[in-house]
Amino acid sequence: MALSAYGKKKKKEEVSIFKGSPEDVINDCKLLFPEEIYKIEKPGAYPLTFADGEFKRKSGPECKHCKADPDKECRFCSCSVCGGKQDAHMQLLCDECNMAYHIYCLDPPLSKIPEDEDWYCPSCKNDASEVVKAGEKLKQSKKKAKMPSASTESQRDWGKGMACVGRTKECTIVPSNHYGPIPGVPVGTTWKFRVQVSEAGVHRPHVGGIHGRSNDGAYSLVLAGGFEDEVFKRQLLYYQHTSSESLIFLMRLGPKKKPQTSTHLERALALNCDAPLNDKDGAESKSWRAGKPVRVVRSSKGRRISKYAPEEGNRYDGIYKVVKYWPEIGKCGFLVWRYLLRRDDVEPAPWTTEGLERSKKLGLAVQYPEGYLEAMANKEKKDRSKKQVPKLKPDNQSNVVLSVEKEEPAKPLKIMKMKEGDGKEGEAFQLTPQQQWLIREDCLNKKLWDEALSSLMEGPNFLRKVEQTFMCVCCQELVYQPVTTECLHNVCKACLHRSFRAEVYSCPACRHDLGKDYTMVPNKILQSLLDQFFPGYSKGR
DNA sequence: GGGCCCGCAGGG
DNA sequence: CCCTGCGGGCCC
Repeated sequence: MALSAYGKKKKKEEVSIFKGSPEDVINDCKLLFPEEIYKIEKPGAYPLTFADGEFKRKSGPECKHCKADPDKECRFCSCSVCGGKQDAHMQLLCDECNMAYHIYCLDPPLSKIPEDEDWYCPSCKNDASEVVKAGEKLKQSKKKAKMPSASTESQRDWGKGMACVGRTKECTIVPSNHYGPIPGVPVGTTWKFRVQVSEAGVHRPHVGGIHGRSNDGAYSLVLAGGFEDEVFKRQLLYYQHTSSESLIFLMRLGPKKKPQTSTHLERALALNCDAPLNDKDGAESKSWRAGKPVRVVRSSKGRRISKYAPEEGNRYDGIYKVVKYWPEIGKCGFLVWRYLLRRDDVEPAPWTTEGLERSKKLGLAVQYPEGYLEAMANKEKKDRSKKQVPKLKPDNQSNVVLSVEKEEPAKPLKIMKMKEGDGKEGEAFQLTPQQQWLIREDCLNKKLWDEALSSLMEGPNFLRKVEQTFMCVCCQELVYQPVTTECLHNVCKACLHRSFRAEVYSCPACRHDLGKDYTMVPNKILQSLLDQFFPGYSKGR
């Protein structure tokens, strides 16, 4: 720490000339420059330097900017914030850049001169969180400084959503260059976001369709749809043509790159094939199963072109092998590498009957990041209360509506633990924590859920009960995109629409008048639960 | 609904 | 250190 030239002296190297301790210097300064002196001596003209154990005035005007005019404000030789030359004894000098700051011009302002030896101004000060402590990894402050956010003054709210988050966990049970399945991750496991897939270790790149190394091979692929052949949106074009047992993976070099040279990712995937690498003509394996295994993840974004893509999120579909790869000249004259991959996994593919059963048995449902659904539900609540003031009925309805708005303390659902058995009949139906939470959250249907939950002990019968409880009175099927009415009935949105089109504006279940302008908001929580209990039931509706 | 743009993680 | 990528959310 140092005071301005008009206060205390500074500059480490100069101080080091002094034979005493820094405290001595400070004390000396206090004696030498009591406050009164500053008032008499106009600051600015001839700054002091400290050398050979004593203070000396530099001759001539120091500041080029204000020509040491004592009446001129100057942010170079005086306070960098206000430019004022007053209160020199309250001006701190930065030990890095040597600029002066009034203690009261700082943000937050200081009430007195700090006692620390060193002081750094806001622009030179290192963030304490950036300081690398012993044993810690180096932090990337330089990198951050280069990031757009450091220079742009964009006030954009990124929503604290999933757009810009990093991993919170990392898969450590296998190395990042691990081939084959990730232990504990069954085929059919589905994650909402790519970050989660990365966290699970199934496909590590945050963005990017191939994970591989050019001198080793490819570990995993994400099939996320792609662009039509003619479209030149990106450097690489991925396109998948799938059948249940095999798929063709396409990579094309963008127009800016020279044809013939393959990127490291193309090379990586080629290395998986059980054949000597040939990046000119391609190659075919002698025994395809002997190739290196590739984990394949299908994303819901691929639905447009593949019927095997999941409805939501990213699903691990198992191990594939590269049967062969070959270059082709595409329609537009660019080189396209095609890879024929074939499934080679003992676990059934998720879309087969066998696979569906297995997923059901394992209770596989789309996994969301921790707190994600809660956040979404809260957001929805807010949006809804902003958009639509709930119609309050004068009588008994009011507390029902209130129960949506009121935050109820989370009570654990009573789940009866069943006897430790081998998982056969007689076992109670097990709800995942997420399902429990969703049920609690679906407060409009509390009564109905209570009723259904009473069948939990009856194992598979529970699902039948749920199906019964949430049957749409119109179509006599499990409700799809259910609208939970103010009279607490669940009807498919489409069915309700049909009724309204026929100019019937009442609840199909109880004839309660909903009003012509009733807004049909599907109950997403209920939908999510039903999707979990009856995977795929909404298909084709 | 499509662009924009920040961010991370990975390989070289 | 550099560059890049079939993310994802917000704004227009």
